[in-house]
Amino acid sequence: MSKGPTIRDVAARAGTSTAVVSYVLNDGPRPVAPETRARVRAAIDALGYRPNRSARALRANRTGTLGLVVPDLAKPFFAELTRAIEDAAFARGHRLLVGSAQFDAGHEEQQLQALVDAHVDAVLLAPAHDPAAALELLRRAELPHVLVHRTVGAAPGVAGDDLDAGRRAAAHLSGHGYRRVAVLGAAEGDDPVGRRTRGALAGLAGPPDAVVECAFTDLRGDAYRAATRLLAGPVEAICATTDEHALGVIRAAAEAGRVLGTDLGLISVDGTELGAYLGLSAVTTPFAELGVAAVGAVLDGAPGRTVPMTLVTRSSCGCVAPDAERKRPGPRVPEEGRDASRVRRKEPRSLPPPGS
Amino acid sequence: MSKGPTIRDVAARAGTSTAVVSYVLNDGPRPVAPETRARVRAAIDALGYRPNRSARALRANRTGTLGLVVPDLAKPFFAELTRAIEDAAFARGHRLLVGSAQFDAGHEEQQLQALVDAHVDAVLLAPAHDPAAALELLRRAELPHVLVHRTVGAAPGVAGDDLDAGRRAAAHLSGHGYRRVAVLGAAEGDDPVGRRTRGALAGLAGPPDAVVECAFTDLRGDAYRAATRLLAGPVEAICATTDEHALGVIRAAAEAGRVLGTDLGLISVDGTELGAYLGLSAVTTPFAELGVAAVGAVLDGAPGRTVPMTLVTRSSCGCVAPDAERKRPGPRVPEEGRDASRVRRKEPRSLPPPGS
DNA sequence: TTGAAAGCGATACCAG
DNA sequence: CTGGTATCGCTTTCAA
Repeated sequence: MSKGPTIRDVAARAGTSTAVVSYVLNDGPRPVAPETRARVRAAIDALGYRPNRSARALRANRTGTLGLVVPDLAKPFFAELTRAIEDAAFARGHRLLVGSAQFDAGHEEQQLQALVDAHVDAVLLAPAHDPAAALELLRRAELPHVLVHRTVGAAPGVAGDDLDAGRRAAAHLSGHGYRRVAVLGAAEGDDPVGRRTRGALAGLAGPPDAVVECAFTDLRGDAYRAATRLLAGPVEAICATTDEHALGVIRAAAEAGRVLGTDLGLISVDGTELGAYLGLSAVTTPFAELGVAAVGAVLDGAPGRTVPMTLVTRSSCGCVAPDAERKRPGPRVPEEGRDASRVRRKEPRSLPPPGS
Repeated sequence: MSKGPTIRDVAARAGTSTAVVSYVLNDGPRPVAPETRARVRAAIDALGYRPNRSARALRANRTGTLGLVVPDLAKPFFAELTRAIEDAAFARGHRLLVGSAQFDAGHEEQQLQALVDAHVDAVLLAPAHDPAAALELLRRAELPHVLVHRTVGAAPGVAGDDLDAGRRAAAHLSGHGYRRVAVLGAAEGDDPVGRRTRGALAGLAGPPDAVVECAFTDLRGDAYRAATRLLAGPVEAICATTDEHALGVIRAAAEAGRVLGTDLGLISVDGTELGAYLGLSAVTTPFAELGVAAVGAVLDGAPGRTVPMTLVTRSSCGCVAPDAERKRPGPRVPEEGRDASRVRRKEPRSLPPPGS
């Protein structure tokens, strides 16, 4: 019905040409006399004019839209990541097309192709698997892109410092005095879990009690089963390499009647808000910073980079009494160096004897 | 920048006109001879032609894009909802622009305006507050739209049957024999929580032990504090009106050393995958169905409707032994406790018939 | 500084 | 059935 005013209407009302209106709108490429500019501005909001993005996209070859593909939007980590990226994009005046790949390589490729077809200005990809094919697709489309949460080779990427994060998580556990520590992750693999796992192995004060491999698509379930097995043994603490793994451990511990931070030390890497809520200590992803960096990488051509992650201690590792945590939201516990001296589990509660 | 082939290139190679190519592409509006059609098809994939969506959008006034605004993308419920909607949209050949409003009315409006400007074909809105202003905005933009997860007045909406869900959740608790039951929600309010709360009050066999109001923006925290208080008293079971509330209860129960399903009955409404993993019994949202219905509502003009929710029992209400749950994913049946510690609830009765 | 006008690529009318 | 061609709204060159 009311088709909405076009740039011609604005030009007419301002007594000028569409070209000038365009110059005002885009602040270029030609200068406009202040007075003319004012008239145009007045006409614009007198008419309530909104530029037609489709027309602009066709002509200027820019859509003002970014595309993001994540392995699974419903997983807490990727949900938080997506929100951070959407926020960063919105702050830069861009919209975000989101695709969830359901951990399926074929679906991921379809989503990417859809983004290419949609003429997004750039693509952010959190790959579920080896992104080689995806990168090739993006490269052929000559689309600016950046990998998030997973980097590979020389492709631009923004991710946490996973190796360091794993190291610090494990070191923190060692700092508590836990000696029989198991690591849940994957020793191989050039992905976050692999890196964190290797970091954890390096960060432990002694040899690990066990290293358990968990597949990529059912982290929780694998971790749950692994933890259930481990809890039947002498394990004192578990270093999970993602909050998903940690969720599995939390469940297993609950079923085994072990209280986290008291009967079992647990720490992880990711730092989702959900884990936080469950009292999970974790080396935490700075989602907002990561989002800003990723958007900046594609929009400004800023180089990819690894963002530092920070240790946040809560009750699961034993740093804070489970019921005291919420009452003392004060200064966070210091870095690993001082952990052992600061909070040592009071009376290192006796762990269940093996086989009981 | 290799510009990529256009419809003219296809027409040239097929020895026909751009009009005919367009007819083939869109399967209309004019018929095309089978043989010509074949030549066009051949040219299309010989050239690897992809239609320019921006041009199509300008000309046809359709972008093939839907817009969604949710209160907070990082919350598990909305993350799952968003994934379901994205899935439904993708299956219908549409892309999805997502906006997270951060529970802020102003931000929500900005997001909606951005979607209007982006010329999305329709908007799906999960409002955080009274959507009157938002609906007015959408109406003035003459944009097809549908409310999801919250309905109001005559505006088209797709949502779960919240009143019934609350009623069934509470009735299930009563069916277990719990008599001192508290409800966490809000007795007032024309939103899911309000409806579920009123439904719960109606579904209880007797008067509630307590009804606790929880604010909309910090459900978990409010529920946690409320549950902590309640657990100091004689409460036997808690009916949470969302999984967020339930998370607060889960935490409070853990800190109080109460085992869910044994020392405290808990049920909620929402049915997120996360709650499921924590053993939370819940009247569950059929996300996929809801997504399909919502997308259908705006794309086909299908009427809004309420989708039925289904009770899924797990360990938190006492239906399944906490450690048995994972081992038998079959039909859920209440069991007699195998050890005395589970017998805190009165008379383990049978489940209410499904859908009662 | 300003403005007339040439497209961007696809759609669909109207003749043929 | 097929094919010129006007048009969608905006950007930007080129001339004034």
